[in-house]
Amino acid sequence: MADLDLDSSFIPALYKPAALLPITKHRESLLYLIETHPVTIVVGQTGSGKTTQIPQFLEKAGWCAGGKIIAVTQPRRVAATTVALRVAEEIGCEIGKEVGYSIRFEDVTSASTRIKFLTDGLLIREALVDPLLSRYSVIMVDEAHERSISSDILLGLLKKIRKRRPELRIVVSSATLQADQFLRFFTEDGGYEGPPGGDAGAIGSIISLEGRTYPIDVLYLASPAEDYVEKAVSTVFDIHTTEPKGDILVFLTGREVIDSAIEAVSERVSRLPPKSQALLPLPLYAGLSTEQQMYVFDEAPENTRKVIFSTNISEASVTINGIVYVVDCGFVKLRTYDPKTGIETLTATPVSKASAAQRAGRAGRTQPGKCFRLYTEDAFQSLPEANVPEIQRSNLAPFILQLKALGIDNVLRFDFLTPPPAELMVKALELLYSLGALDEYAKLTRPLGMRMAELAVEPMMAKALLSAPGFGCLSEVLTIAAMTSLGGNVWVQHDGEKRKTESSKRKFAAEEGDHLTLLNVYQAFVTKGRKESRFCRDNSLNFKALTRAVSIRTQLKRYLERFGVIVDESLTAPPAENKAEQIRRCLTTGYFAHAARMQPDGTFRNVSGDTVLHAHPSSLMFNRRADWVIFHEVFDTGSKIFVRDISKIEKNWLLQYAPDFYQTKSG
DNA sequence: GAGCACTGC
Repeated sequence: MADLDLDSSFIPALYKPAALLPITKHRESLLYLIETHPVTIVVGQTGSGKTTQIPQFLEKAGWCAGGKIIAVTQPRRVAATTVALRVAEEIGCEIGKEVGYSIRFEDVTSASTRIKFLTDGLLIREALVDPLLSRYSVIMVDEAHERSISSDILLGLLKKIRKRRPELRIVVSSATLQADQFLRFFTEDGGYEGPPGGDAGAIGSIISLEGRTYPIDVLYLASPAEDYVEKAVSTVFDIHTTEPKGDILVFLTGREVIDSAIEAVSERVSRLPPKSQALLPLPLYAGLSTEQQMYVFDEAPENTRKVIFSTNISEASVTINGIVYVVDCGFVKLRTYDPKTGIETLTATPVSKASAAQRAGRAGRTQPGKCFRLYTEDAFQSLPEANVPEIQRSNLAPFILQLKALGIDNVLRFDFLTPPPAELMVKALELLYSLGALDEYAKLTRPLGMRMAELAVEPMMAKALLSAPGFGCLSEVLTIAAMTSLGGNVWVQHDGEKRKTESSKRKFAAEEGDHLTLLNVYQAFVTKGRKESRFCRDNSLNFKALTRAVSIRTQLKRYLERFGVIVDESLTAPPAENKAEQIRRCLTTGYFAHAARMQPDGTFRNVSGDTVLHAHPSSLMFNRRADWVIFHEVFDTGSKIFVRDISKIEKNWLLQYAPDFYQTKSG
């Protein structure tokens, strides 16, 4: 979602004068706790004003003396920018002066900045340059209960930094009651290093701030629903025909069920009695183009009720004004990485109690609301309190690499809030070793491993990028790295334009596969599409995503230049005859572990032959012949295992560029 | 002939 400025402008709490916020009366006790304890856990409900007020209290209390900065981290870019704008407005300063923000591609801070909002991932990156984060007197980790990998790792780093910087103040803010866990983490001794933790009460403390939301009636089903899509649709009609005005937000799991729910509503709308209030169904998921997403923010026409069928994007990332009714199907799609196969599985899983509460809360932002849970109260009681943290179900290779670059050699003993399973750690170490980022003692190699850690792309692509000068195709691989970072959002499909999308895809298609096709798309975009607004629309391309690719490419290029690598962008030099081959060879140096061979039936088999892979329908190879290929990504949707962003290679390249990897595999 | 939840550097 791009336009999260929309988000902030719709949060009514932000427009309440600060003096009226419940947090104001806790000012003195908050400042006392932070003054006297290195770690303060703030349990603040929605609307408590913690994010905007705490940094201002601290600044006024003198925590910026000596030029020190107060940092507030956010899990998302939009939150960092909108909250910074709000605080700048409250203080009455220009954004970027006393109050600023810093997110990837946008550093709106200056020498006079005293309060800085930034994403947690970016603060981790700052630690590469300044390992003790010495510019900051206070670091507030906001939304820590969401348990993103970055905020988990940041908390681990802060615990370590605290031992060297006793004057540093850490504030952890959480919307739910995981406060004890956070406090215990900071007060328990990490084990092998440093003196014992001492008196827990002296180190940390918890403070609770009441929030300000409207009451929400929660209703459950008397008996379980057989089909939650059908049940969601009938519940929407029940609300529409019996409840007072107010828009409806329905949480479903994914694009497919959302589209079918919308179809079902559209069909049934015609059966509503004439002259009754109209019902307007709208989809909301990340894969929609910006214009398609905008409709949900428009006010419904006269005498019309909006019903928005959304993925989890509405749970925390996007806020829609005017929602009075929430329908919660009780499921969410969660990604889990299997370290045995290296495959990510995306499956619908029952939500946690914390998620269910968050979803219900979407109904009470502007007036009292109702939440209809499409499951029984017993089922609710049996839900887990919170989701399994991301760090326990992800491919950890990028993060292990980052920790190594931060000088944390023994990653197995890093103080994680919740340690990831050993298999995930071992798998990440094996991959990094096979790419040459780690040596046989698991130490970061230099310069290769260090440079891979600094590049903001995943390790396989980082390896390919750093190999590219040797193949004479750095400019092209830079583009491919930027384009694959978009994660399949290059194309958009407008309603009823399936064939148009397919034909424009064919226009850019390269015989050698998806990577070269992405290169063609990018080159067409920078020559025509950036100026001509019709270009993207006419070619079913995602303007916002391609613009982002330009930024990513620029940033990656800057990193490489900092390493002393010269990027030759001269268009005058005729492309080498075998350029396409050099590019595919270069990609193989990073993606050799993602290799497969096409079978006579058109499916693929991985190298060990035990897994059947299917070309994703978005890939060129979906309906073309190939022999050996490498691919960017593999994921299991429950029905099939798909590979995406596929290019043809030669089998002997695998042995040429990854001899150790394939010798070990074959014993 | 048929389809990925959401973030982030």
